[in-house]
Amino acid sequence: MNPETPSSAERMPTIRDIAELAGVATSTVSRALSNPQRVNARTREKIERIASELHYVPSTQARGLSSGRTGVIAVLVPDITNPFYFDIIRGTQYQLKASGYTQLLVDTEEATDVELDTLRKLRRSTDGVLLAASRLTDQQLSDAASRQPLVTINRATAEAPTVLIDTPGAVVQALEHLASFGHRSVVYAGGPTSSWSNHRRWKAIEEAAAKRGMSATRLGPYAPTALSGAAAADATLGAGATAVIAFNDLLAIGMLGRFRERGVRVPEDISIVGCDDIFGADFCNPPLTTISSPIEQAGRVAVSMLMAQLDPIRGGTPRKLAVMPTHLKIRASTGPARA
Amino acid sequence: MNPETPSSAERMPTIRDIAELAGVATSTVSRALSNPQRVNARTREKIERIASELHYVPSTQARGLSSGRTGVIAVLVPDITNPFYFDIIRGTQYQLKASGYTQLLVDTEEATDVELDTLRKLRRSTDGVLLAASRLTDQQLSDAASRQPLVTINRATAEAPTVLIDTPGAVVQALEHLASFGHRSVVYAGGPTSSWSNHRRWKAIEEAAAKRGMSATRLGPYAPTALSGAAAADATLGAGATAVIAFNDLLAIGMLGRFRERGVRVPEDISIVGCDDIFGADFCNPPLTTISSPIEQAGRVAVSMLMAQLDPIRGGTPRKLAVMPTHLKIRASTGPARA
DNA sequence: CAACTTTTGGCAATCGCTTGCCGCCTGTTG
DNA sequence: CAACAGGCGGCAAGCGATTGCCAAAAGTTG
Repeated sequence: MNPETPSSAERMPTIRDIAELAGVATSTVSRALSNPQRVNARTREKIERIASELHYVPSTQARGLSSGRTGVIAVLVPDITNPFYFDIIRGTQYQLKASGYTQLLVDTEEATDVELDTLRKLRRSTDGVLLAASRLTDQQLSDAASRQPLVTINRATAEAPTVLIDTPGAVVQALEHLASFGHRSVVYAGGPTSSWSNHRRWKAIEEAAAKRGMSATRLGPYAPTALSGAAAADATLGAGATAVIAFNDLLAIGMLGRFRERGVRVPEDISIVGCDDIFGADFCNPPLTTISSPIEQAGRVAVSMLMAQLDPIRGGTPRKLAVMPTHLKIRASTGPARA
Repeated sequence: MNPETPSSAERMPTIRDIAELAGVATSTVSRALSNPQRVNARTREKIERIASELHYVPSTQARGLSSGRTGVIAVLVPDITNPFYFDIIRGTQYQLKASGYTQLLVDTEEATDVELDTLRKLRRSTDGVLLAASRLTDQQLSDAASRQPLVTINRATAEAPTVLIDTPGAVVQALEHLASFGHRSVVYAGGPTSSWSNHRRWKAIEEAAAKRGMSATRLGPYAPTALSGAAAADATLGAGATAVIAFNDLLAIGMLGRFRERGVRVPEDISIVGCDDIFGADFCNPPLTTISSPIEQAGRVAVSMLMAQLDPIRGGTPRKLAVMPTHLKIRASTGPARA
């Protein structure tokens, strides 16, 4: 069966090799290695010694096959190249490693069907899934959650534990900030229609604006990339706005570039507020006023919620919802409204 | 054995279920699904129909165990949060998916021992490894290459196929560019000592500078992060340089910030050239003149070289070395030397 | 139509590890 | 000293696929 491994390499040691050398049964080796307190200390030490001498590495395949656990957690993000997810990925990577899991990163390409398909395939080969900014419908999401342990990030569901970033909270701050600069109306450069947080942000803006007598206009949808920034910038200019809040920093940075191209000064002619405080928001020109949140921590929290779900005993009370705090980071892209 | 899966979920279908429904043996199902031309068309269609009705998903675990192939390729990068690797990751992700492989992303934390340890563990559970900017010694690297299919990126080895980015080539361009602006000496803000490309870049600079009668000074080592930029900037100022080439853009961007803090104007007081042309290099302030290369493509090429290694028959001539072209992207961070 | 080659599908042995169940050997207890 | 409880280790049955080997069926050929 096992064909000669491409890269030569002598056969890797198995628990059987260890068992033979130690003069015990394979079951004892297995237990010594993955259930230490189940075997006598002397036996265990001997087995451990032999195992390390042989450079033994357990086969995750075999282990998974017989135990039903894979030790793998998948992290699904809509777009690997979006720096926002970098921070999430970093957080999950870190925390998963600490919990002894391996991270499987998948880019779902902002596509619902890729996401759905991936989820289905992963059901077999992972112990759980972290779903960042899912593009699924509520129905699809709850189906998925019923089939496999799941935690969502930036997407609320009743069925699965969720980590939310309290952007709406900070939106209020952003509006106050803008109002204090004399802005009376604000434009929202919207993100993808299928994005749940896009709706959420717009709702928050609309509501907060109404509450303080400002007017709010929604533009878009725009793809959440720097490239789409040009279109968003032009539309914003067309709307005659003095202040704009962008769906995310990527879009905002793109808009910044377009404004510069067109000779529109920021913040003198127009103020712009981003969202996420990604890598780059602090050194673009001008540095972006944005809604900042502990994204990396969100990733870590999501992992711990998933761990709790996987092991309800040790995991303690499985929290169903975590909301990460946000705050407005004021930099140089916002200023007084022009008269 | 198989304990009740945490998230309820009825047992997943296996080839056995399909075999029963189709009235054939499991071996036939297996063949129909993974070796289609081996079974009669009618039988195959029937099996495929049943499989899809059952929402059958093969167990990668079981498949891997018996076939010896896992369908997983690991990608090791020193630091997930470095945008340079984003592009590589994106390239590998894309190409691996196209080749039917799953990408396992691992952050080795710029640490040799983590890298070594990961490599060892991965030997069992992956079909091959893509090693970006390895921190291993030549010896360790050749050991690793002899044990598992491997392709290195940005690190030359005799033992494994390699994808190199021709930074030295562009360094010459950078020096010419600087010389044309009247710069007579240049400082190199160096990267990590264990980085092979760091040595390579310095050598190229030293040599190219000598050839055109410029003087070159090396500073550092600095961690390849924006944070270390401050120290690098101060040292550069201390060295009285008029032009500096940074190990990478991250460092360069950090230096930009520090220069601004200290009231040093770029490029009037000092010119700075980065390396990699990462996300952000085009919109920082001022936009960074940098050495640009098709990083994402490097990732794709690396994957195809690995594929060729895994399947020498279909793979064609296994190229041992690919060099990605580079060019100097001139933006606003370089200008005439101050008199 | 016999002899022979292909196709096609089944049998059963793995792959490496986990785990339920059982029995032996101690040490403890009444 | 008999009875019993635990600790410790072994047996063997899987987990879900793949695949070498073989035989039956179907197709070819002279």
